[in-house]
Amino acid sequence: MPPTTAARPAFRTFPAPADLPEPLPEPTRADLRLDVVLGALSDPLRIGIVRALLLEAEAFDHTCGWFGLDRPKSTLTHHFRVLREAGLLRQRQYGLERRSQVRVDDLQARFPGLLDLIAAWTPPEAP
Amino acid sequence: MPPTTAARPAFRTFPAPADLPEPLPEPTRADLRLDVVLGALSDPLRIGIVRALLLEAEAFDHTCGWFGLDRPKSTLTHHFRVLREAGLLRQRQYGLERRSQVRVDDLQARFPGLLDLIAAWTPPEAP
DNA sequence: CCATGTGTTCGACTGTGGTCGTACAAGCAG
DNA sequence: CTGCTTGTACGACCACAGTCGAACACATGG
Repeated sequence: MPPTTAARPAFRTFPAPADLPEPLPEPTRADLRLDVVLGALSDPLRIGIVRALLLEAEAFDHTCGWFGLDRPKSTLTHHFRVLREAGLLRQRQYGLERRSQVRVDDLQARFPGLLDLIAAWTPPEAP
Repeated sequence: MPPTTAARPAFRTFPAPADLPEPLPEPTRADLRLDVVLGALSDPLRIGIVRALLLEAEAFDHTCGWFGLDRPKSTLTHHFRVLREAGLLRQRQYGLERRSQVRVDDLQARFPGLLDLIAAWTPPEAP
């Protein structure tokens, strides 16, 4: 298939290790709604999480503790669930820990350019 | 200045009639914050307003009543103010009526691709 | 002057979202 | 089993957003 936008810096998608646990419940690609996605991204902490996953991810996916967020665990659970239910993140349970990754393919297909906007975001109050 | 993205379907920007009233207070282009903009677009009614202005605008700008929104006037005032304070709309007072337009240039410069996403949005529950 | 049309401001109600503490569940190490 | 770690679940609190009615401000047309 011909690349529609050839020179774009595609975000890395890592192949699945083939013995993955099932993802937690999430909306289908066809069920993604732009208003819901944008609402999930309207919180600086949440858009920061997605941006960090897009830019600094070196492995397949990451646990909640991988981000340097000094918030109580229940708060993080809340924000990660909002991101997953909006369709931005896919989460899998690896024994003890729950790992998250950005649904790059689905988001590029439904909302082309959105991930580039997220990657270009900068946190407020950062002089 | 060379156009950075040449082949994009640019949204129409209408030249100012030169005797325009001053715009209502709005954030500077440099003060636009992506999280705030996305938060303003997270409401279906509001993203619908911006989309309608992008797609169906045939004149320079439009009054609140131009949209077929059957909500009380105070509700519309609220939503248009949110869009203006987020930096999505520019509003001018023309005697009786207040007209709105999308800040196409500023948004394309700060968040390239965002307007295309908005234009591609479709309202929910529309079978 | 008075009526009409456009839009704001104020106050109120209601629902929801962000934040957090505490308690609890599950996997793993000793 | 006992602890340790990772994360959820539940409930509470507080602030803010969405909604609306009523009253007001303003320009225009009779």
